[in-house]
Amino acid sequence: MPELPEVESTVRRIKPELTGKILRKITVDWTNMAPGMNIDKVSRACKGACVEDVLRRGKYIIISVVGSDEERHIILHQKMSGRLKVYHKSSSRTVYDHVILEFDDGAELRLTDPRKFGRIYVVPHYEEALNSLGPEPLSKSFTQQQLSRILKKRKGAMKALLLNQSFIAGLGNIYVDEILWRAGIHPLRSAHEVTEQEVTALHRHIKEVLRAAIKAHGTDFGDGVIYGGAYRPAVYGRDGEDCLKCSRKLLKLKVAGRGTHICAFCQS
DNA sequence: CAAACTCCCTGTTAGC
DNA sequence: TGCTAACAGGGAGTTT
Repeated sequence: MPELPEVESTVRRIKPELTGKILRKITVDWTNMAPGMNIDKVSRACKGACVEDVLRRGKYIIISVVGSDEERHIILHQKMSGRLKVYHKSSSRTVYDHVILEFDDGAELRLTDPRKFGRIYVVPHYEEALNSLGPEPLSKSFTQQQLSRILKKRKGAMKALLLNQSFIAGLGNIYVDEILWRAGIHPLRSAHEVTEQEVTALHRHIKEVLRAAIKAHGTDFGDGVIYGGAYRPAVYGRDGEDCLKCSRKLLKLKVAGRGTHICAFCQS
């Protein structure tokens, strides 16, 4: 569930809490969450390294640490059910705390994830590890011309394309539904059939929705504690309720294997 | 190459 | 009411 706005909020929250701290240990109690890694070996190699920066790329969180020998990047992904928060070691852990970064001063970054879908990678260069990601939608370089060019080359459904991280990085189910509703584009529309006028609206709403959601600290998933964001989606989770534009009933369908919320009148 | 499908997981929900 | 089965969902990997 955490998408770009939630991940951005997480990064902004934990960055000041972690910067300057000395890494002591990394533990992972479910090996699939650290694929292809010898976590004990990596933990020993990272011991004593200092957190220099915390940043976001798509839905990934990158913690850059500098040790005596080299620079490393700890990459985390929350997938659907992962929650990331800094605790003090004196607070009790839960059975869902599968990835833990311990620091010298007693602080602990815990990835709490009941479904074990979350991931941790430790790599020398994060750009290389994440090079299959598409552009950052909020960057200046993500232009309408660029968007238009890619859409023309694709015949698949708009929703599937917007969810594809190698196309644009950071969009997920909630915000894609929101963006398509605002732009008046049906999720099943073939990408290359979208008109230039619609591309203009799409480009604008991608930026507007993401900016508004970040400002609200994301969407509240009923989590309460971590994602208490105030963003209120207009279509996601509102099937059966009234469309905020035309007052007709919102529908739910399945597109690209995802629950999809639309207004059949406003989107075509 | 694009696009569709499979798998990983378990809390939640639907169905009996 | 209580149990079981189906489902959701991001993204990597695989197949068409």
